[in-house]
Amino acid sequence: MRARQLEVFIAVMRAGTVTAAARMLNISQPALSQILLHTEDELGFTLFERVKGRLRPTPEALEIFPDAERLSAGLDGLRRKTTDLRLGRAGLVRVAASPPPAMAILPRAFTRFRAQHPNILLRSHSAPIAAIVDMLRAGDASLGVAMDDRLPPDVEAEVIGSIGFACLLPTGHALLGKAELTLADLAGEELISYRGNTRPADELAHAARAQGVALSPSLEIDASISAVGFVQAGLGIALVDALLPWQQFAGLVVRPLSAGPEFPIALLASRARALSRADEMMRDEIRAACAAVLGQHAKA
Amino acid sequence: MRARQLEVFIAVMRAGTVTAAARMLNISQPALSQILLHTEDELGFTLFERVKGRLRPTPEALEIFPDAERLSAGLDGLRRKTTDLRLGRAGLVRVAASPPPAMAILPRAFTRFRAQHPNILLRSHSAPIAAIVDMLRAGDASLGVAMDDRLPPDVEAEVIGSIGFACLLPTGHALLGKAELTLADLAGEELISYRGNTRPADELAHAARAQGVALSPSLEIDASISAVGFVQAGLGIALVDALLPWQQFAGLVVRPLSAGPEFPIALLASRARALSRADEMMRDEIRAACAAVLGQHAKA
DNA sequence: GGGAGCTATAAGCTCGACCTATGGAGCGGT
DNA sequence: ACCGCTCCATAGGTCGAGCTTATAGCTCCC
Repeated sequence: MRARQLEVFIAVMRAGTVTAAARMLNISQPALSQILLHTEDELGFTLFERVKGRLRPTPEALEIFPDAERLSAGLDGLRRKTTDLRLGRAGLVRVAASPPPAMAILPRAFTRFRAQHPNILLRSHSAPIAAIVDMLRAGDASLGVAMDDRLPPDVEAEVIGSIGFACLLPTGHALLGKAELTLADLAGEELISYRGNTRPADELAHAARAQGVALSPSLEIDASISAVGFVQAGLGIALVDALLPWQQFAGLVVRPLSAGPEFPIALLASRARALSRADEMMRDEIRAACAAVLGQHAKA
Repeated sequence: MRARQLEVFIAVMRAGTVTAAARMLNISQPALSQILLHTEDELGFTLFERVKGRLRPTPEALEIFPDAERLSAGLDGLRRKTTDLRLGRAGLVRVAASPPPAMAILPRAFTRFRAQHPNILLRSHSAPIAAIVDMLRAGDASLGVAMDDRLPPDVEAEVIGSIGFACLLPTGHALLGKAELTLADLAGEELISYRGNTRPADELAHAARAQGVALSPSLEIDASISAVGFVQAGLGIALVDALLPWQQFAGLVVRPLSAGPEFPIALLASRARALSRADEMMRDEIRAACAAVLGQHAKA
């Protein structure tokens, strides 16, 4: 039984006559009549009794009608789903990102994406870089955003921008008078920064050495956002990425670090998996959102 | 999306390559390749990424695969149903049941049904519970009878009675003197019963523990009816459901087990499928037959 | 470099699905 | 009885889906 035969059978059952069923399906009456007769021939039993030029469903027709209706509805549903997929109106986009881009870039990207594709489910995972790579490999996320571009060969990394460092000062700190800080300003201060053997820690150390300054954090953190509480408690000055919207935290003041190293901002995807159309549209939005956020930073 | 395209898509997803899928469907590789390409053209998005001469499903393909499988299985079920209908003039009622109800309940239900509806074909399938569930899902049976009421959510289970355990003794056994046995009587005997990690085995073990008796079958069986041969051979005492008409087997004697657990007797149907009128009439007959059989047990 | 294994393309066939035009049966009104 | 209306079936022809065999191109492995 072909899908078309199913539709014709259902239309005749619902409409009661061949002519009305043909109108329902927007085809000619003889065409529908042919399909119906041919279907009965293939099935080996009649679906309708012809009595005085009219049709009456046989018990066999009544028997298979519920199944036919259910299947036909399922096929219609699948057709709708595929057209939604073609237009990028259905699906699920999962993005894994480290906390800074997750808080600074994804909200803007998701807002614009949602405005254009309200029926696509969005999911954001905030995770450290190693977890992001694992999720991309496992297919638990199709896109990633991280502040590192040195990644395993099976992960494709596209650098979409870069951002410098910021200094987070407790309120009332002596250095607040300066609008911009340098590494030299920080010599001798209690420092909160990334733990050793990570990329930002190495770059900071390298830059400090180049400028003849000795820096050694007295409090090491893993994710920049965890610095907030320590700075608020007056434990020192945090030297972290400038991407996170630090201004929104009370009890600390932000000052950019001049002449410091830069973080790359990378858009990640697994080379082993293809992106869906929805993923690709989200990727475009993330690129645009990143550019917009960096533009705001440059202006400020 | 035509039915054939659905089949081709599923075959390629399952087989992994076009060539293997073509073998599965018994058509040539170019034919299947054409259908697949044409399907992608019609859908407007690609289902498989061609990389190094191999296929890899896109996220869209993964998204629609479950629906496609469900629909295709439904179509297959309908095709089977129509061929069944061709052979049976006025309808067909198919009941899948585990062996005990199939032998104890269905004969009576079928007898009364046949008397009232002589033109409806009847078919009984004796099968283990997992196969019954599969048949209900696929539409290969519309009703099921099993001795378990813990079933998947897409299967409707109506408990229509319950039955205890019976002990099957070899002729000449010492315990024959008792008209009724308890779990304590069986301690130390060679036992034949359900294998571990099945529901009846667990319930027996639980009841034995509650009564302070240690029971451990030395011969494990899957379906109770297979105990007959072992008891006849003198391998021990079987502890099985009391529903099967054990009396009709020569070479063994039945004694009820008192204070033991009970099996539920459940009438099953797929929630996803409507019952035909004939199915509903058969369901009524099965309920009545079950009540009658259980009534005989109570009297005896 | 050559063979094995895979996918895609080409040319040609059959048949299902559609069209328009027409035949023929039942039914009610005059 | 005849006419007109409504309904289903048949005839003849077009188009495309689905299939075949033959063949070409790509990748991997020995």
